[in-house]
Amino acid sequence: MRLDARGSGGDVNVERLVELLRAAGKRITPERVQILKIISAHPHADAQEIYQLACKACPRLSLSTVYRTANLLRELGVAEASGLGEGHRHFETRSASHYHCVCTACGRVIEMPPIDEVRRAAERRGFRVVDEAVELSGLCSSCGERAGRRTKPSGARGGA
Amino acid sequence: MRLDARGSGGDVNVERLVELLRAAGKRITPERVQILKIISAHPHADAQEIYQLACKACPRLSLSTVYRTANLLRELGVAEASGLGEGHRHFETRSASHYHCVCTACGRVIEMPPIDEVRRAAERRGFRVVDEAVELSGLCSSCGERAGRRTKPSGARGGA
DNA sequence: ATGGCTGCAAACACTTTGCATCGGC
DNA sequence: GCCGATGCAAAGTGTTTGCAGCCAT
Repeated sequence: MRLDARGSGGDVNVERLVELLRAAGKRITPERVQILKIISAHPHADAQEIYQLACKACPRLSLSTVYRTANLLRELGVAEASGLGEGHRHFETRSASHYHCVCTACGRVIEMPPIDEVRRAAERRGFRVVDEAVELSGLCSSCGERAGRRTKPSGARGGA
Repeated sequence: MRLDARGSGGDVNVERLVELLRAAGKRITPERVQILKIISAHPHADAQEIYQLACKACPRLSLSTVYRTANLLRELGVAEASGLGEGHRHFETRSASHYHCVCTACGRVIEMPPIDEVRRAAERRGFRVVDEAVELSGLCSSCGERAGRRTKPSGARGGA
């Protein structure tokens, strides 16, 4: 799993989110800042992942706070939940593209650029689009090659 | 919520599913047939809905059977689960388009035709597409008009 | 100092599973 | 008749909530 822009301390995106919290009259706590950092760096994390990562910097953090913060962000419209086909929800920041391919073998998420035609097809039906999510499942290029003509990878659980 | 093609008794689609079960060496029980009917007529139902509807014809039916059958269909590749943004999963038959708009006000699901460009964008990135799901959230035409210039509907819970 | 935020644990909702019985093949 | 399928209830997950204390404002 690719990790990047983590622990830099000066994330522009995090600043933006903090500002949003402040504007909404919410308090800026270390727990929240930490969770915002994680969510910024991992646009497709689930509650457990956020919790585990945030714990490293905030040992007293509790799972409830992760859920509460995630829901708060959802209320503020900066993140949203989506079941990526598994039994639990993943959170993603609204700034990130919602067009992605999820590899059923390694769990990797590949982002795609938005495709106007999708939105237009909806609007043509009188639908007022607020948010769009496109999710293709299949094999990423690595897993696709690996499975080229051999055993079909069936385990989709990405380990810790 | 629109209901159609329900209780006709001679669904072609149901026949097809039954045949699939038989081909897989599974037994054709009244419970399964009933659940298949429901799923055929309601491509976006969740476990509870399937259960309640199926109960009318199969009073002894249990929720476990609904889940077991749904998972069986998933294994056979004819249906799949997807969290439509709520706290639980919805099942949808694979024959149905996976391109839809979900109204956040009334819960209605509007189907759209597949858009080739989406699949191509993924394949251009070396992704081997197995399944595609497009989900736009927003307001359907009715709710959009109703909310035209008034109170923004926020309750997304669709009643029974 | 105040009231929102947190951690903890219990409560909840949804899904899965063990076991005895039933019924499709 | 055999073995898979079912119903029931209990166990498992993932998520939410009540409460007392803490800390950002």
